Amino acid sequence: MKRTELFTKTSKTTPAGEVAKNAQLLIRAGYIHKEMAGVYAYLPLGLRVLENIKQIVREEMNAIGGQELSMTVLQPRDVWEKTNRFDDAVVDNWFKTKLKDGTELGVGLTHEEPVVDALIPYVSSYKDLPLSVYQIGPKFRNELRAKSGILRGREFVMKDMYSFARNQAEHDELYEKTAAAYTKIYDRLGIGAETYRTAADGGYFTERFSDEYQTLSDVGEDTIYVDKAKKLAINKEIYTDENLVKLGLNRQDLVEEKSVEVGNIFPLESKYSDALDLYYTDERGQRQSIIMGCYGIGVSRIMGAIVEKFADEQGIVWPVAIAPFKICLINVGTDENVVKFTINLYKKLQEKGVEVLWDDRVDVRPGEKFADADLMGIPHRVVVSAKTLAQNSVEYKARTSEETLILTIDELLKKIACI
RNA sequence: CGGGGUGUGGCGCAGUUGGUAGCGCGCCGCGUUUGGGACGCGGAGGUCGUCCGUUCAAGUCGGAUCACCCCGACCA
Repeated sequence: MKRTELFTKTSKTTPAGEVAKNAQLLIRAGYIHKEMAGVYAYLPLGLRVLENIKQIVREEMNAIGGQELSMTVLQPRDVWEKTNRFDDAVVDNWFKTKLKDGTELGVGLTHEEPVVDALIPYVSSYKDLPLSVYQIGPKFRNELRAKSGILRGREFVMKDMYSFARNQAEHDELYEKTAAAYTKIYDRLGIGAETYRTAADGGYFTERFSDEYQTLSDVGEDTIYVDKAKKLAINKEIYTDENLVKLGLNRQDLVEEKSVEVGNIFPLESKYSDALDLYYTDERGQRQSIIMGCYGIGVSRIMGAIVEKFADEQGIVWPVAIAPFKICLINVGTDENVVKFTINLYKKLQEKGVEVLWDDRVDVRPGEKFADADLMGIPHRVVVSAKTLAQNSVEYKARTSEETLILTIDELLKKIACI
């Protein structure tokens, strides 16, 4: 894409009223637009990042047999009455609305009940199970106080998967398979090294732990105790000797860290399936309960967490896998040969399928282009100038490095091929 | 929801004892510039969050209200 075709601009000033680094940088660089407290629109650059994250999540969910669907934002009251969760006294962060005739509706904050309800026509035999369905979409939660930019919004993007198993053993298998997929996802997103599977409270209806995926960050709202060697952690909320024994963790191996919850998985047992009358008939004709699991990943929150983790004084630093563009191509000056060379390189990169942003602005000095490339966090910078042209080369610099390299086009292509 | 703070051109801000709004960035035009956010000259752009009140006169004083931010509580 050409920079002159992108309607967003960058800003030198930090927006007043945003304290969170993720929101400050994402707004300055033109990724998001604040609509109101806790509600942000995704502009072209931001949407690209969001879609890249979604795609990685989608691929890994598909790889373990998840079937993608899309549930509705508007939800009928009756399915929620079956689990007594429509009541504000039970779930206090609902957004609710009404039909013209006065019928109360919920605005989706999670989807256990509707998903179970939707499966009723299709699941009745042991032959129909096991089964996992997931969706990636908006969630609405009426938080008393929005804060931390896109880390805690009232409207946010989440992937939620629900698994349905015939018995506990089968559930456990699905659960661990999903846990393994989560590890892959965080690795691919570039935060695997500092993201820990963290034991947490399983909820009031189960004796089991749930698992949170916590990525280390100073701005995190959670405190966890990490065993780096075992790559496991325990949330402060359940940090007791009894639980440490259950988890096989030793106090002296644990380090206290602040972290952001970027996903969680937890066992639901048969709470929702039973409540909504979703059962199956086994081989012997007996009616049986279905064991469920629920698996969330905060897609938009991850975007914010990654900004928080990797940003430096110059701006955002995206991991290559989710960057809106892999390369920022900059021509220095408007010398005819430089421009011609740049256009050819731009076309060649596009032909190779490389997502490239060419800063083709003619009235902007190089320093500003460099500063913008840094602020936007594009992982690779390629500069064409009279100087590089004299060597029939380009200058390459990684966002995370101070070192610049002079490369021929072939060398550049080789370098980005392994990106 | 409790406590604290802030609302003034697109963005960031200043505005004295009340006297009818200014700066920087950005934007438009012309010219000089072109390897780390250039410079000169000339422009455009604001019913000062909203409403009510006090006053000859309100960005400025009083009240209400809305919004935003911070701390706390809350966060399937």
